[in-house]
Amino acid sequence: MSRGPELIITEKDNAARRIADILSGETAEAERMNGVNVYKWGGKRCIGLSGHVVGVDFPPEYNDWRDVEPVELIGAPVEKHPTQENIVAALRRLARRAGKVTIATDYDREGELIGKEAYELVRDVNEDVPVDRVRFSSITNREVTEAFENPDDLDFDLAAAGEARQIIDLVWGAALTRFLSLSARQLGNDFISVGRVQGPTLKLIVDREREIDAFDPEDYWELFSKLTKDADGDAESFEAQYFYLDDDGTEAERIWNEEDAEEAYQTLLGVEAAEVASVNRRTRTDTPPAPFNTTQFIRAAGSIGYSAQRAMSIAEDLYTAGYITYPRTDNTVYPDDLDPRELLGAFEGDRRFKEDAESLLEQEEIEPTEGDNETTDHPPIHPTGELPSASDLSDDEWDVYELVVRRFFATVAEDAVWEHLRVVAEVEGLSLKANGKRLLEAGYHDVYPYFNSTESFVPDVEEGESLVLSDTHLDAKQTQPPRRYGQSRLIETMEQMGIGTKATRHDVIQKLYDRGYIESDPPRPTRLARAVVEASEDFAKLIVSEEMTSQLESDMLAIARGEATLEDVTEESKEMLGEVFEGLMESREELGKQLQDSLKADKTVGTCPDCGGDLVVRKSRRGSYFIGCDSYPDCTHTLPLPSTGKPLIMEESCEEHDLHHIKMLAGRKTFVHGCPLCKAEEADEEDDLVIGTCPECGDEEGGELAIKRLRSGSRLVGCTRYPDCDYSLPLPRRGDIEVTDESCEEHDLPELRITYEGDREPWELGCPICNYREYQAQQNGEGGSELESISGIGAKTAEKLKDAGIEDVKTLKASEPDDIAAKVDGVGADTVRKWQTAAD
DNA sequence: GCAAGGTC
Repeated sequence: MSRGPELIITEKDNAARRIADILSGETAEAERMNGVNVYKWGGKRCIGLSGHVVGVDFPPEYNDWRDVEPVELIGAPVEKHPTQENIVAALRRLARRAGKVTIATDYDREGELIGKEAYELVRDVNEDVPVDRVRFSSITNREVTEAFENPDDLDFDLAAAGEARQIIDLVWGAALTRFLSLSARQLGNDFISVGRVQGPTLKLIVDREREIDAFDPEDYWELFSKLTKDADGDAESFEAQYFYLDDDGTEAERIWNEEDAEEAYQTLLGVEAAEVASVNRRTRTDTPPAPFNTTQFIRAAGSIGYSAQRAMSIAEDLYTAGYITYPRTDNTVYPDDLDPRELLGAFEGDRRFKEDAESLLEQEEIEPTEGDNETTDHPPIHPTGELPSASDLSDDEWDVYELVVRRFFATVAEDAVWEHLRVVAEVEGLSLKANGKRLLEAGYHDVYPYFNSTESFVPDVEEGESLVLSDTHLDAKQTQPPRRYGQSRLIETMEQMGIGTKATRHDVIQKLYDRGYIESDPPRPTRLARAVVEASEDFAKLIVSEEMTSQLESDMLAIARGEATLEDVTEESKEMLGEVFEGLMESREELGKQLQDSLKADKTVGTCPDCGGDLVVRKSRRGSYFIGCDSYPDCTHTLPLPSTGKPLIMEESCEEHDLHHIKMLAGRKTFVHGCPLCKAEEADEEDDLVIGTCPECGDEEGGELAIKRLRSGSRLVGCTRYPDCDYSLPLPRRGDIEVTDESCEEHDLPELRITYEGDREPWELGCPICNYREYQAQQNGEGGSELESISGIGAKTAEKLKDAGIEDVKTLKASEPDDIAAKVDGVGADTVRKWQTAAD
């Protein structure tokens, strides 16, 4: 049998291209197969997958949520099927004629599994081809060349460990998700999900909210004075704070008793000087931060205003463009072959970084910092040394790119040195202290301005020196509840707990938003989230516990070591899930009701003033939100909501109407709408100017057409019975609307005029219905008559003019207005004059 | 339509 070409399989296209370049000495050429890049040189082919190209799922007969009892999923078979058809097809084609296959997926557990998936696809079409596995921790000439010189075998045990995780996650996640959704009758888009990672993450947020709810603030006082050193006429002042030693002998600033606070305050008010009792000076070195892994990168990007999602998405783009290394990594130790001097050199040629790069290169020795985590998958995130030109990046991309560059700079920069100066002064047995901070050596802060390096001033004083005491003030304060987790804190905590991965943690948080479990930023849990966590705590504790992951990790380790099998581990896990279901099924009804009640509470704005029912946020058929009574159709009370954004019910409520305030979430355009009833009343008073009868429901329901201003600022002519009737006509965004005395005889509506500030001529918009028809005709390209281009002439009027022998604008302008008025029904001479001016 | 994990 003749040996076919060697096939190399990587985890992603990017890696395929770089490996092909290295192995071929940059001679590899890319060709497309099924829309997938294949790199080709000599007798070799290299193809990149897209992570997992096959996925696990239940057979199709288990697809219907209502037909299959969730508990049945525990015993259901789990199948693998291709999820990336085109890649799988290309891989099969290449594998069929390959003489040798080398798996070069990422060097981690999931990479081993992805490698095994590729192996199985290869085996399906080619039973005998030898398959090797190569491992390297960064795609550099040396590592890749060495790896290909010393190929190894696939580690099937390690891959099986990954498969066990897939199966356990699917079975627990799907069975419990379906159970909760069915018991609360939440099918379709609004299903209720739980899983091994989202569960504990959600519990983290809910637990913090419970602490906040249970928090009982305590009063305390803090006491401050100004101390002034009179240095030869140059007065130097600083603020000092009163402190005392508590029962344990530790220093305390907070005074918990009002009388004590008042007494100390009065004492200080009565004195004019204090004596310096001690001066302590020490220097502290402030070492530069470690290289970026994903979590620390997200945290730093968060501090300059980027959400976790956004930061990762920008990093992904910068990586694809070749400016930074792979953004999904746990590693905080640069690989040996990263030469900091060489990389710094790349920035010497760039105006924006030149100065900093040069100053760093002047150091005699460059020793990059290291973090605690050293892994084999990818290097820490750092710039590649390929520089974008100014126009290549958007502002946001530049911000993030600069952050990555400067973080690299910081990791090869020198320590900073601070001088701390602590002064204690005493008067009448009371102690005051002040802490000064001065940056002696800026070190890495010079190249990495993202950390706070603010100094606080305390002058040089000596023991025994007398200082002027003034401006004493006593501040009454309260202890604060614990703070909610921000997105980056959440991701850091998940990392510490060992749940999720560098590539998924930010997605998990996004998922919690999408599922209606959390709202706002920092995230706040909904009632539904509390109910789901409570239900899980009662019946399926494991799914909201981080122990499920640590247990799984140790099971996976056992499989990888060959001490346990995939079957052992998955069977045991399924047994546990079976026990969980016994408790769940007993309490199905009760549990479903609790979930439903919370869902309702999440939507409830307050009590209906008409019938005492609940006012809830609803979605109209057109997809817009409004507030309606829960006892509809018996009660039809409604309140409008702005058309932009998704409504969020705030904690705060309106004193007058006792309705919760509403915030409209719309990214950067998010705004607080306030009390929906107050808003509706304001809108009724100020803006709704009735101009006629609604053509859609006026006869039957008495709806009227009014000029309305929406909270978004746009205006329209709409029915007063909205949202029961949603007849509406658009109005221009700019200009003031004026209602003229003229009216359209066809539609019995006043003609409108739009006036503008400054010199701009007003626009005679005419009857809003005619105007809209005209606009639609233009949009549909129906053209109609040329006359319809004149505002105020709709299709019908144009038709009538045509009948009277006026077919175009020219004839209209040449005709006598009175003549036309006489010939055309329902058209006055004044109207014709207006058309004539409009035609100019 | 479920999970979590890759990648885009």
